[in-house]
Amino acid sequence: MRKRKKTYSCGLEAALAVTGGRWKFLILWVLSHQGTKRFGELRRAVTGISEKMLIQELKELELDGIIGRKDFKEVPPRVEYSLTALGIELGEATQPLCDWGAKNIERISGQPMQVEPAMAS
Amino acid sequence: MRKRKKTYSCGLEAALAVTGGRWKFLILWVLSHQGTKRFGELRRAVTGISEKMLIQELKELELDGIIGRKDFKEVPPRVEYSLTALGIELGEATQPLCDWGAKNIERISGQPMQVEPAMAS
DNA sequence: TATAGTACATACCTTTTGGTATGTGGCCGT
DNA sequence: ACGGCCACATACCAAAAGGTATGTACTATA
Repeated sequence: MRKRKKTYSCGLEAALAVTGGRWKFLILWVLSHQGTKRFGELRRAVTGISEKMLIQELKELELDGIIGRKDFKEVPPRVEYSLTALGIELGEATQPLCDWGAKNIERISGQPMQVEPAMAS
Repeated sequence: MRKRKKTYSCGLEAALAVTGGRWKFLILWVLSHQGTKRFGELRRAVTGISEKMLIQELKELELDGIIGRKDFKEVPPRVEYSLTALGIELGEATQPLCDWGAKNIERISGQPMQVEPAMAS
């Protein structure tokens, strides 16, 4: 079972309980901007993530009702992941943060932002 | 020295490089909603944080230009932390996420949200 | 027969994160 | 003289996060 705090000091803390970790925001970003994806597609889209992490994060996001999982019961396996209504809202709430990052990253990293092929639309 | 990725796949990844970790968003939240605070006030305002973490996160946020530090050179020590212009923008960009969390947390945690005294405005 | 693709699961290990405890400097109150 | 206050610093340890390597079941392809 997952252990989760029972009370939160503010909405932000609650949101972070769902989106915490290094990868969840990025998975969300891909599903939000590129729509439904298969497991293998996600692995290629989220640059640098390992299979173990992807499995784990997808499972947690599903438990939290952020994404939906559709298993086609085919061989070879075919599974599709997409955002739920709740996930779509979360993606939208994340957009300003994304914009802030895009605007200010040069100032922060001292490096111009570069879009890697895998993540480019 | 801090090690930081040189390139980011999207603005979100860049923003997370600055706001990552368990506490930075919460420190930001306090400074954004409650204004300038001294070290000790912050420690009491951010429920559960240890001194070590607070020192560390404040230092990183300062290096990233999110917060400003004013040392009054008094004895006993008196230091004030506040958001820079960049930090204020970041706080605003975070607001939708905060709102999303406040709206949906019951659905997610199965528990009604509770505002603890220390964090209540 | 052998290999590759698909969506996982799992054991094992390293790295990162975070907490506790303790120390420091200098002034102030007792 | 002694402890307390304040804003740190730092050593040490525990826990969590995350990576690598390997295995599984089944089919299709060479």
